[in-house]
Amino acid sequence: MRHVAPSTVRRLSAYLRVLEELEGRGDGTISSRGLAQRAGTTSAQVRKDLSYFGSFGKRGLGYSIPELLLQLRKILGLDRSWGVAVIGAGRIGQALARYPKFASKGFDVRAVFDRDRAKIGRRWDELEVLDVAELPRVVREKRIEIVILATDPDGAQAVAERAVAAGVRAILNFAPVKLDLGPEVVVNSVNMVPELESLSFALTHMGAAGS
Amino acid sequence: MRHVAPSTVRRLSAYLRVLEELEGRGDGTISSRGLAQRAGTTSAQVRKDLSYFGSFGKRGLGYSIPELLLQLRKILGLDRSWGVAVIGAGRIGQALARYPKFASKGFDVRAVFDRDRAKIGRRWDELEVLDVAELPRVVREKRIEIVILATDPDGAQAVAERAVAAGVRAILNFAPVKLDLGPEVVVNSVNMVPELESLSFALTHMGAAGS
DNA sequence: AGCAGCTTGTGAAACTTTTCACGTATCCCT
DNA sequence: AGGGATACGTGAAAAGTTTCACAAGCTGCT
Repeated sequence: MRHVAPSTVRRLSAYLRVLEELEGRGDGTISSRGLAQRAGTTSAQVRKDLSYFGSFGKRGLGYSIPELLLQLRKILGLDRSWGVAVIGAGRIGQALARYPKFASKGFDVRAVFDRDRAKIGRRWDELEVLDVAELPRVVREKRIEIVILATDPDGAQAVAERAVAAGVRAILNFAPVKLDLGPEVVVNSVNMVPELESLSFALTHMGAAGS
Repeated sequence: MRHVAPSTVRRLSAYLRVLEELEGRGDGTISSRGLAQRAGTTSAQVRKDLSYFGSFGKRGLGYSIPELLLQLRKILGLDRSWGVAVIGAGRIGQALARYPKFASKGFDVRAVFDRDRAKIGRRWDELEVLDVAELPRVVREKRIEIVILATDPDGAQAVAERAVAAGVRAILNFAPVKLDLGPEVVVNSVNMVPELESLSFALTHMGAAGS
């Protein structure tokens, strides 16, 4: 397996979602074209993406849905469960911590933290909001590997550093700051405002342009 | 202005955020290098990105911060305010509807909709959750141009179509489905699960890889 | 005024990602 | 069993994006 583009990984997720939806109905097999249409890309792209990892299809037939599901889950590292913590118990943190899709994909939210006394101790379903001071202990005890960061921008860098020091290896960052962390941590940022701004840009500069 | 890459637009947003942060302190000017460092890119990239839209810097000096702010806001279409509605009053919809950064950037959330009787009528701050049946009327009356879609996947396509029929021109989609809408609508999708999955992929396949 | 030191704006080169196109394998039907 | 249709896997071409490198221009100092 040689170098794989980030855009390829994103598409693998999309294929996985499509396949999971298809699994319910009895269809045993799907072509690269069928998969492409449902995932919003092209058949050549699908085949190329998969070819980085092996040969999963049968010529003339397509891909076996259960088989490809299995393979994609393995490729994406979803054949196991991941220990996740959410830092920041505001509205966004709460929405993420309780997002049902995460658990069903093996992202097991085991803890929520905040620094605000008013929020510490609140309960959401099974989860209790903990004092962020307990982060190191909880990361160790609950084997937290991934942190979802949903704090305000000012605290973000410092708390991210502490999470990494405690053993966290990946961060999904919703705080609008650029995090500066060593190359041993994987960081992925989601910013709401730029998403809206790119819509604003598109509306401003053209008749339109799709998807 | 010739064709501009989507990645360029994203970076323009990042530059804007950096400049807004810098505006507070008295620094009147910044170099492409300074801007690049704070935004997480390179000086050549900054200059190239800006060059699509004009020549805003002074050789030997850099860019005037207030001037570049003005220009970037104009380029991104932020020199006005946008009428926004949120569809889906679940936890994610609520978090987005009340996200303070939107309003401060000119994205004015003027309505929230849901189809669930139990949620219709609830009040959040100034906003009341409306029946999605009222979408067409409200879109017209409140001049809604952008919809933030935060429903479950099954309703999403249908309600998006209705929004477009009512006059909405852009959609920020948080529902995990591929929306199929005409080319006259701009669609931008944010998916939480693939973001986590790409972290899982990275953790599974390497020592690490940054940012 | 002239020089030194920066920093922009931009073609061209390098690199990355997507699309093309075709050899090859498999299935189905008669 | 053979022929036709289908669809994968993959090098090579095309398209798109980033980086390089340098001429041109601005500022401030002597």
